[in-house]
Amino acid sequence: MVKKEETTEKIILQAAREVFVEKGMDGARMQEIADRAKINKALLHYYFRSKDKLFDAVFEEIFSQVTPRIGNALEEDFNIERLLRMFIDLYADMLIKNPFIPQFILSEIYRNPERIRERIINKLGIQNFIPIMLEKLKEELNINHDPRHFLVSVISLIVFPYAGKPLIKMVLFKDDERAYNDFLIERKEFSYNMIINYINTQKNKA
Amino acid sequence: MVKKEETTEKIILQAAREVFVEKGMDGARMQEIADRAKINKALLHYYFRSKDKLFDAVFEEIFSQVTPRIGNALEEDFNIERLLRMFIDLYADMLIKNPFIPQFILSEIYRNPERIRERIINKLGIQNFIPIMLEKLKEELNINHDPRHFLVSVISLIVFPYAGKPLIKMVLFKDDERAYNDFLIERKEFSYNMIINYINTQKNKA
DNA sequence: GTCTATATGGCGATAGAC
DNA sequence: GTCTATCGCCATATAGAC
Repeated sequence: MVKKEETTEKIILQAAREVFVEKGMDGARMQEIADRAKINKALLHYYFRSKDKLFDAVFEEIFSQVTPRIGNALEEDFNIERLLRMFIDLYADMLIKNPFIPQFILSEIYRNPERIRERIINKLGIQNFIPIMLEKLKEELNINHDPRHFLVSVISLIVFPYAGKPLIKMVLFKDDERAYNDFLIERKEFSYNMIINYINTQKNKA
Repeated sequence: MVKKEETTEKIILQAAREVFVEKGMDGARMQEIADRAKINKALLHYYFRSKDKLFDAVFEEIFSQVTPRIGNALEEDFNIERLLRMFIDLYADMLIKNPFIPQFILSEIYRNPERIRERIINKLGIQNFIPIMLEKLKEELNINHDPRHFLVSVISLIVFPYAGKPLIKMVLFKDDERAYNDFLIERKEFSYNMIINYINTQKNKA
């Protein structure tokens, strides 16, 4: 394991990440980022020129974490159970380590879609693999409805418990952080089973 | 149909609602609210004293829309299909009319749980009906896992497509607002079927 | 590269006339 | 109740010494 270099730039990015995640673009303060990085406010501008550009760098870094390539799996033989297993493992594990990501990304896109549109489109290289995936889903699942319903359902089941964490934790878990985290870990298998369940009943209809 | 009174207070609340929903507490500007209400900034303070209190009033109003009583249904005979139908109808219809609500509420709770905790606890009167509901769910569904997994799944399937609207619309619908709205309307039945599907397979296991 | 000091503008809030 | 004018603060950003 290589120890990361502790350059000033890295330290700033880390501090900025924490503050932006917690407060959002509008609520974050350059002073607080500087304090947390234990440097002076002016230095932030020396490295990143503006709050906007600093935020962009942070968003870029965080958004990268949600766009690993599952695209490749599509090129091999398309086995939906295997793909689903991979998909859930990949994202559930990432979310357990970074539970704040959904709310952060969804909020910031909601507040400022313009800023973010370009970099999302680029990152995802969408035009290629999504239509292929949807087509294959439709074949494999033996459904005659829009396969995006299935895809959105899978994502909902995985992601929403993180996006809605503060509210769900409050209402259903009496604000017990520990209990809710255990619940989220359990959920990995629950989601998988629920979806497999759906897939099987669809196949049996044939 | 009774025409609502157009009192100044109502006009302010409406303008504030629009701006807070669009920009969030931190991003909203009193000046913009005043402009949209076509009044002067000072008048906002005359009616609501501070931005904080104005926000609270708006949040209260919006949060009320998600807390209609389904509790009563529990007191009659507990039929899970009927209850689910009611639940989905109630919330799906409300969301089709107010698609911004999930993202607004989740963001603001995420950014400032303290402000909101009390009024949520009060509104929901949680201590009573949720444990009862969970207990009955467990019996009815013939499951041995935590029934909150089921409940969270239902909510996820209904709510996430709204919470994640800007991103999903961008990635899966090429930003076609109309197409996505149609998708959301279709989804009402899709969610219902997916859940009923799950319930039936659980019952058949018995 | 890193700091102190300061410019510049915008924001929430209030005073006070009408 | 509604307005104009203004206060006081705090945020981003820059100038310039070291």
